[in-house]
Amino acid sequence: MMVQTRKTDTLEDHVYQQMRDMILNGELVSGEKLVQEDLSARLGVSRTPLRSAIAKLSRENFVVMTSRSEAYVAEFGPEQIIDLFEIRAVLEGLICRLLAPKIETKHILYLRSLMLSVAEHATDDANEAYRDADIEFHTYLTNLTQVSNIAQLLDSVHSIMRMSLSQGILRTPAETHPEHLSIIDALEARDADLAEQLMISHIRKTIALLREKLAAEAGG
Amino acid sequence: MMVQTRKTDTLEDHVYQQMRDMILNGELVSGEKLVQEDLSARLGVSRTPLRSAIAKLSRENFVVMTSRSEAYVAEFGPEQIIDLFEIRAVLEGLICRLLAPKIETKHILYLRSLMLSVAEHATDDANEAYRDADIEFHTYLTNLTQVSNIAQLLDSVHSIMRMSLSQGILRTPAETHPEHLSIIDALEARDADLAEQLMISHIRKTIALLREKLAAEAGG
DNA sequence: AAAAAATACACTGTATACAATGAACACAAA
DNA sequence: TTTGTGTTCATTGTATACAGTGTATTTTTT
Repeated sequence: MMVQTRKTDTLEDHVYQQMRDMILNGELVSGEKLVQEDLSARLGVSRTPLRSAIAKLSRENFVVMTSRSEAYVAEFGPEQIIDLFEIRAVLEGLICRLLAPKIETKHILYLRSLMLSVAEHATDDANEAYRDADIEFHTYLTNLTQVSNIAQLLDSVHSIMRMSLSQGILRTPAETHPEHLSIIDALEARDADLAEQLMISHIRKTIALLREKLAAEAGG
Repeated sequence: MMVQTRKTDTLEDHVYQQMRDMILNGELVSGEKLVQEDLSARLGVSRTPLRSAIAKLSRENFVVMTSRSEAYVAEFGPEQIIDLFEIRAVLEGLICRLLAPKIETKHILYLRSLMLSVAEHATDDANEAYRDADIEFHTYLTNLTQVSNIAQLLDSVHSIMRMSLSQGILRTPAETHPEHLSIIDALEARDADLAEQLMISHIRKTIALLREKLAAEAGG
């Protein structure tokens, strides 16, 4: 019915990405029930690839299954976001730990130049370019890891966060920029423990801020 | 064709567990190619639930997919095992961290009694009962966490480790037993940072030993 | 009218048929 | 012998038909 050049050009994969986007940009509303027949008609595919896509989304917590195997779009409340940040903290810390002994110089150089390129914005809150560099810093490190387990998990974590944080930067560049630089230094010095600790506390500072905001909202 | 009382009694789930067991006990050999038609005949199901099961196994790294979507049974070399221990260390550490502020007394009591019940074997290396209690200690803590993300990931990690460690205990009960007790103490004291740190170093000591053994094997 | 039983309906799980692609092989041309 | 070109074959991706289950709705019974 449709020409497909194998690789990742499978309908299942396409539907998966499409649905993930729809969830992240609100086209599929949180809590909405996903009825296979309806959705397959809407997306123009059969239930077979759709089911696989839903299963995948469910494993990555974009979708929740009930005990009677109904699928619902997951809710991303502040608590869930915080949990994700907690996971992110220890896993990205671990990445630094494992990376430190063997990271290549070119990667150090890239990270440094990345930070240098936005250094001028490091005092400018809510700067678009700085936020992009921030995300790139973390995803680049993630992609360097050889351990596919971690990379996979962090991939979905990152995309969920990108959505939920699209309203703005959490901490100011003035705070985070020097932290990024210290992490790079620790990696270059091959200090695994330090690199891990710096990355963890880097992310946990953001978590603390999130918790404050959450408490403030709940109180007010 | 087959009566099924819903819930987790689906063929897909059954096949998933069956295949996971077959991989772990060597019935499906590392590196073996998984041909859908053959395997579905062998297991007595159609390709539909089989495909879902394989996808799930692939997501948990029991199975690797090639670029041409062929499925192979994953290889569990010493490096992979170590990587899994590294992930386990930080995630179980995180569990302790998140659990500490709100763990209930009954859980503390259970963990204590569990350790007490095998205390007599704590000087006896390679004791079966002690190893079971060790595993129970870790899985119990894992199951206490509310964050489904973590529990899920650790579930597969644990089962892989159970297999690879079936040849014997790594560290002696004399070493690990007091560490378990300290972790329980830290949880009871609601000291999140300490509980996390203790759990991490507890597991990392095993990793260090694994690395030594690996180096010794490579050297000899 | 309330409770219980029966029926219909909506939805998911599974099997199977079909389509499409890459690999292995055979054979022809240089 | 090598190179190129069909051709078959093994295997995966997708659509669809069918079966079974739980829920809602109607009908029956008291």
